[in-house]
Amino acid sequence: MSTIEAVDVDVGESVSLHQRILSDISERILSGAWAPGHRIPFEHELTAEYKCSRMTVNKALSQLAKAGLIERRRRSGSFVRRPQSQAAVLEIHDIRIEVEALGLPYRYERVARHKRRSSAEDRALLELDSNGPVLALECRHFAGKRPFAHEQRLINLAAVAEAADEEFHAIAPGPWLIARVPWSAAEHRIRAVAADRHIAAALDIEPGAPCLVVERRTWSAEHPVTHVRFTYAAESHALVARFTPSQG
Amino acid sequence: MSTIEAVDVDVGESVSLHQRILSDISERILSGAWAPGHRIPFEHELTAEYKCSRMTVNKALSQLAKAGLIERRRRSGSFVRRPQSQAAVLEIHDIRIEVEALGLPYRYERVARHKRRSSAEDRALLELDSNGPVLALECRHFAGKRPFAHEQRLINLAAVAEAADEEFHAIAPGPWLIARVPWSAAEHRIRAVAADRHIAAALDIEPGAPCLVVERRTWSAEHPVTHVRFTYAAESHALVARFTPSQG
DNA sequence: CCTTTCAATATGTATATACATAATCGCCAT
DNA sequence: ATGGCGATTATGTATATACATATTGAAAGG
Repeated sequence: MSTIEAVDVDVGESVSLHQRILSDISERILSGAWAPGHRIPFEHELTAEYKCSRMTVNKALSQLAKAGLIERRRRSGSFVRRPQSQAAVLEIHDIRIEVEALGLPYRYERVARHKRRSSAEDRALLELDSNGPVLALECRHFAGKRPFAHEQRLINLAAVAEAADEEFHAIAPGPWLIARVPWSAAEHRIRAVAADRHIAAALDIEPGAPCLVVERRTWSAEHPVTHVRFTYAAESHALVARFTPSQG
Repeated sequence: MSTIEAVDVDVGESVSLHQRILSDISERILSGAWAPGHRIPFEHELTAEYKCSRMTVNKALSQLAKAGLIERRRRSGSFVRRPQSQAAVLEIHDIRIEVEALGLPYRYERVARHKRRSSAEDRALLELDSNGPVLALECRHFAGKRPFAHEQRLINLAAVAEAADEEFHAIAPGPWLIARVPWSAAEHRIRAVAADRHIAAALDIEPGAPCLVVERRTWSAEHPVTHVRFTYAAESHALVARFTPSQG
């Protein structure tokens, strides 16, 4: 989405100087005019070029440095960085949103719900220390008549006690949690697997068919909150991630 | 990786004030102490709290706003934002790096190389307008004795003319391109597929076995540069993406 | 009572200035 | 030559200040 913004032409009076310096320089870098390793003008030179104070130039360059486009070295100057590792932003939307974006009616179904002391397996998935209580959920998400995704979820009841009183018949656990728990970190693991019998039945596909699995572990202020595994039939889903060098 | 940094304790004298304000406030937000919608103190109040100038506070708050943790409203103040959509950073490393991270010896093999006028299919993959020349490559990446990934790549020779003279016997096209072409944008598409005969043979797995496919399209200053499809056998690979609210 | 107007307020952007810090260059003595 | 040392230089961080701008709340006028 921001791919568009990145090439916005300065129609240009109302833009701040800060922004102008930023986009000027990043354009010269991204167009290749200033190749990796090239030393960009010193702050005092840019000060002259843009007729502004060093503070303004400094702010812009610091931002480019934070964005990873340039590297700054004291006494030596600022240099265009060589791209390091491809980093992309993966937006993981609520499944309802994804389904509705396809123009299909969304339906949610709770298949099972168990409250129990955490087993060794639960603790491994949640990265939990104690054997406190967890809530295990199994759900299906439909796009039109077809099952779209299968959800297996564990909720750490020590972190989210209210979940024990929720049946999750009407609302899916994802949006329920988002509305209640401020998350501070999450880890996603994405892989391909063959459908086992259980998954195949739930998604109405052949056993052994390829599936995309997205597992997410979520923490809130150092406490594990939830572990969820979404399984999508191969045809139904692709994840899209975009990289755009950040412009501030 | 930055999950760790996010909770770095201020051992604290050498940290800049700027950094201290930033981490202080984001910790209060992420711990839930300041819930979404909460109005955080005005700049002049923080100025008093941290005994520093408004500029310093302003810089920190502007950064938090850019990171999406807070929303600033003139005359009203700054407010903690409600988490919008899950966004995670997916780092896509060079395959050599990934293999070596597993402690296995890396080997690269060029299977095929064709220079041709772009076909309709090539143009669709590259999002190319003209029917200019392209270079089509097929490669294999090994981890130890086992094939780890299969690579199918198209390079737009109009954008990277020098590629026409490179055989890609010794060096893989990925690192070759990274070292030469500054990319400005990339789009990744991740899905699960069943191995066809060709892929199965290349990866030494059964036809029909699930595979993880990562496709990447890369642009440099508005020109399509390359399209690449990596196929991994299901057992060999998982992608990991991490979300950490950005701290600057 | 409703609308218009105006002043107060919080943020947005920019300046000039100051001193700290890290890295490099060149001089000097060995 | 060479090794150390101080001066120079570019960036890093912070301050005080000024004015612009958007938005709110209250006063003034119809």
